[in-house]
Amino acid sequence: MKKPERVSPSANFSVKKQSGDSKLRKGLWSPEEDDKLMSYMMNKGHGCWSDVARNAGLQRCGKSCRLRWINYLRPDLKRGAFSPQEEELILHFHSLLGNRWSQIAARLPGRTDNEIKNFWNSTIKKRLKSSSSDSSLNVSDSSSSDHKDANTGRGFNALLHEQVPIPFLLDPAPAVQSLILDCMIDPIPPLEQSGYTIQTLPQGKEIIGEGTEYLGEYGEFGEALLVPPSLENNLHESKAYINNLNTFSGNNIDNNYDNFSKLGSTCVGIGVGNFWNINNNHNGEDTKIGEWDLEEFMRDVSSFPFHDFQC
DNA sequence: AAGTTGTCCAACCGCAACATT
DNA sequence: TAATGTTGCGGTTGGACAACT
Repeated sequence: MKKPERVSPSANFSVKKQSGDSKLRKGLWSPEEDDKLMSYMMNKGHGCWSDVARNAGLQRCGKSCRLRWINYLRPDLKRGAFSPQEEELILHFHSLLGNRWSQIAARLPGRTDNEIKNFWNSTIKKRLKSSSSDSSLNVSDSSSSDHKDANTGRGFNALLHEQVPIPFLLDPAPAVQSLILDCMIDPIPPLEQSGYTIQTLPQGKEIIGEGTEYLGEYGEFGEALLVPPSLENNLHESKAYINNLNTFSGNNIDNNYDNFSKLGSTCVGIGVGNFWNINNNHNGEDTKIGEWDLEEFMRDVSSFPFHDFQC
């Protein structure tokens, strides 16, 4: 190990001399700096991060302020250890997206890319390594998986269109795998061309994040749109309502979520994540997930224009 | 008890993409 | 169009602390 440069949270910050006269702090943030940044952000919000650093009276570069805010101070951050459901989601999304930590983080509300990356590098990678050494499961580490054979043939690497294993999925048919991927990878396509299926949000599922995702009691993850109470229990009307939204832009979803918050509503979920299951049913039993089963889903999506879809 | 090694995670670095001038 | 600034990302490092010898 390199000889550590002494950096304490309360004193002895290392200082970087910039091209100008200003000296910038580096290293761990002190509580005082956190307070300054937090109160500045709460009052003004961030515009240009260099201005934030300057105006908040911090001897930090904008980049450092941005990082501190995103990874630590942001009020919507979840604290504490990852739940088993979150672990499964990370595994799932990593098998789809590889080391695209920011995209994975975007699907795990309250978690940061850094947090997920650290978690992956410390915990999951190790666990997968040991599990792969004593089983035939071929785990995917995107840093190398792009070049691996797909021994199990489970799942796809969406970006390379190459099969890589997703060992914790319930083994959906190839067409369903493809559908899942098409729905998971941004950008979200328009509803009618996408293969999204609309379902009422079953009991036991809850909206998480900013109203665009939900996590079911079985760990399944999906995107949800919300419809007015008047459309409650009417899937047809709900679908029409959602189709009338011009796009799935964040604004529309957010506005929709605002309405939901005020009025209360039936939730209409897009069935992105309803087809895989952390309980990992490999026993040939029904692949029922929550209120929905695979057969029903296959009927629902049979009309979608998917390339390799076969019923 | 003291020294060494391993682990975790906050923070930094370099780069690329994008925006602005 | 080029130069410059800003933002965001993934990889890597450094330091605190725990576990081990």
